[in-house]
Amino acid sequence: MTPETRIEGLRRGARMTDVAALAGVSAMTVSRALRNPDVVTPETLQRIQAAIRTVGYVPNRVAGSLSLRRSNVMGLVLPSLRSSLFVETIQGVSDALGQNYDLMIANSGYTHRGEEAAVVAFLSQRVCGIVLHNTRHSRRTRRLIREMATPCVETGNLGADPIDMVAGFSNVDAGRAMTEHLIGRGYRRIGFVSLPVKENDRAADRRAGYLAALAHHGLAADPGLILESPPGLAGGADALVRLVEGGGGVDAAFLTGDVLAIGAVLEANRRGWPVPGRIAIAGSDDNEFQERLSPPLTSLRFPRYEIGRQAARMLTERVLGREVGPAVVDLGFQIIQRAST
Amino acid sequence: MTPETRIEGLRRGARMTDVAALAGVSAMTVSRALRNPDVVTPETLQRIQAAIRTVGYVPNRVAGSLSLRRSNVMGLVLPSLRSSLFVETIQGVSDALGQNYDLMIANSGYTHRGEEAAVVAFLSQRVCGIVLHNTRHSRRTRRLIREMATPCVETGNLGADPIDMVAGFSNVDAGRAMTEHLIGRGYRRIGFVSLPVKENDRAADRRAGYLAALAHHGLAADPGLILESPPGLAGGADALVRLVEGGGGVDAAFLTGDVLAIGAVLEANRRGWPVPGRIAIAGSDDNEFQERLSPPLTSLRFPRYEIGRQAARMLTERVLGREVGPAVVDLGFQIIQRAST
DNA sequence: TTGAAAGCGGTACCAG
DNA sequence: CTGGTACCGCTTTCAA
Repeated sequence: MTPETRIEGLRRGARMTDVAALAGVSAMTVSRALRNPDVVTPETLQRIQAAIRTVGYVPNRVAGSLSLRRSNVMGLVLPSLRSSLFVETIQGVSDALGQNYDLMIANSGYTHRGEEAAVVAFLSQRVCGIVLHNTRHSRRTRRLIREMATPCVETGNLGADPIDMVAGFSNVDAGRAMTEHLIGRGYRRIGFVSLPVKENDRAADRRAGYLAALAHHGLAADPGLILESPPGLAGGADALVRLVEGGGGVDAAFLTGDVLAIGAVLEANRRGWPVPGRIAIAGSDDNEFQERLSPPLTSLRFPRYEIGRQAARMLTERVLGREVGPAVVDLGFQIIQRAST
Repeated sequence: MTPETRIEGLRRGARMTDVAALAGVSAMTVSRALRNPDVVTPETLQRIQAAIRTVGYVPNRVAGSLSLRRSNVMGLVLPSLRSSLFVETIQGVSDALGQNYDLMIANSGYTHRGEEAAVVAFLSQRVCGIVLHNTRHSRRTRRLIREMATPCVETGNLGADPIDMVAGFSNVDAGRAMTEHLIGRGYRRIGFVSLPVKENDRAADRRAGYLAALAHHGLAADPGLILESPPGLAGGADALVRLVEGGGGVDAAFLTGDVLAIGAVLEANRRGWPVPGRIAIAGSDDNEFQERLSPPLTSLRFPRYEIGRQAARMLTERVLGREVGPAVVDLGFQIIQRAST
């Protein structure tokens, strides 16, 4: 590193008054020129713009936000940033926010404590809106957001008693729909594998939907066919083996959560079990890899990108003072039928 | 939505003076109690903490940042948030920042214009540090960051002339190392497939490394074996077919970028071409799926998580005024040898 | 159309 | 250990 490349430690950017002085006007006029150019004489506008360029002025939004008592920053809290699951949502939020808002992201580490910390941090930054993942939150989280009167959208699972607004889909419906789908294709001994349902309302809801569908068709729910699994490809592989070799006469399996279904298909391939000949396999959270598996995987597709967009849109509408339509928006889901079932 | 669930539009949180009044002290004492509790009488500390709880006080960092002339927010600019490639880096940055800093994320949409906009937004927020992806940026981006004297780490490709600091690895070395690896395993007609090298310095660097390795071993570079491909599984599939059916006598292929290599393996499977029997295949950006392919894919592993961590660490050190060691940190890469070569 | 003054909600500095 | 005062940089309000 040569000396020139080292950044001088102290000089911060120019202030609005510097620009004003150079342009021979007051700070107020510069302020107006920036946010309401029409109200300033074209000629002074020119001078101001020139001054801005020569001093390299970058507006200070911290000061602006303090003065306006509102920021242009939205906060997004996710369980983890590591999972590619949430990337779609981030992009959706980011796209819908556009150039007018900035985005802060924090991860909760899947804990209420972590979520609370993130929410407090965002509230301290006086974000103008918060997007929360899922609809289960600590009492303090809910209370804080309400007390600060910060617009909030919960995304993902549709749940009762929203803090403010919700954009997502019903996991009960999703679980039911996929099970109906399997029944409709003639399967009768259908296994259900999910992440542990304790502390996971999505998994619990999907399982509830699965059970509802079975009941609706007069099929008995066999506890031996309802499994919980740790996340990861290996978890899905293990679950598949347990189902097939468990003697329950299973003919189909719906694995939902993480990459469980992919792990199951890969394991079936490894063991030479034909899919769906030996067992049909359905998954969730459709993606390019599931589409390219052999056989391609029947899967639930959740509108994660759209959920992010919708959430951001609801927030910006609210910030602009417009009435947001219904506070709970169901974006639905799709069943993608492929060769694995 | 019942009336009670609607958030009251106006009331913002309590201010520090509210807390002070309730606790019977001055605002300054509250301020101290918050950031330097030891310097306050335990008894008054108690009263202040009680007051904070009863009024539901959440500190206003916007005001704090303005007063301190520095924020606790870091900015991260990525080409896209959609690609799971960058998730690791985000998590690394997030982990290293911990509870003491907040994180803002923006995407450039792969354009200089977009990157500039993101940088200006961050600079407006007076972030205390910026992480930029890669080492190619517009002149204005470079100038702005330097003029605002904002600490900056560029991540990914090691390049010349850093804005400030760099954390990453050498793509030239990576391209060379994988090519050497293939040569070492006895392959001689080695194809190279990447995204278009124009406007993509990583691809260009890896190709340069590939060519250097060939030259070093006295192997001729056959233009027919050097391909560019659009991103996506289909791109990799096409490239593989072009190589194998192109009559160049190819015996190995190094596909680098996006999911090119995965697409190639899946296509080879589909056509019944044994890998590495008919052609050996190597990829980059190792991940769980490459590991689980059949055959498992030999691949370059880049330390994306570590890069994020290191970048954030350099930034926080700089903010704390500590001398950061070398301004350019090479985190290297690994070659993961598997059955596909 | 432009400017002066008074905050926004904290924090540094110095006095007590 | 605690409090008063003067800002931080911008915007609102009200005059000119």
